[in-house]
Amino acid sequence: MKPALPFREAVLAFVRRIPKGRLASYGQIALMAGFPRRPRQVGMILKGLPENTELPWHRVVNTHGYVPSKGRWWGAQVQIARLRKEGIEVDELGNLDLERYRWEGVPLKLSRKAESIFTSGER
DNA sequence: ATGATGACATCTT
DNA sequence: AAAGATGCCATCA
Repeated sequence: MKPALPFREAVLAFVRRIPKGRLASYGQIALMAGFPRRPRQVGMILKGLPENTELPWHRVVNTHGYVPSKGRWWGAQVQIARLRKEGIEVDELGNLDLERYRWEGVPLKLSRKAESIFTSGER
């Protein structure tokens, strides 16, 4: 069996912190977890979550403001339903108003230039 | 080890 | 604004 990596733990911890009725992007989560270049891995972690998880994974969308793959993904409909349950308006394609519901207090996204600052540890 | 894949993001047309 | 191409990197075959 593989040991639980800190990356995974950090991601899960942040996802759990997303306030109800708010949204965060994959890139945002990866960034806050300390890995600005790994939004896709965030998705992989969420994919591996158990069905009965307490984590609000449905509050994680992409920066374009819609549910991943516009509903082509097998669980997109589930995610959309759960978002609506929290009072977030979402259409059948998974489109939503990210600016309206985004998680307050954290940057929405990061430019490449700003990323280099993060990775190099300089300022 | 190499190549393909993916619940993404950013850049260029 | 919308669509295609490129970049990233862990997981899988």
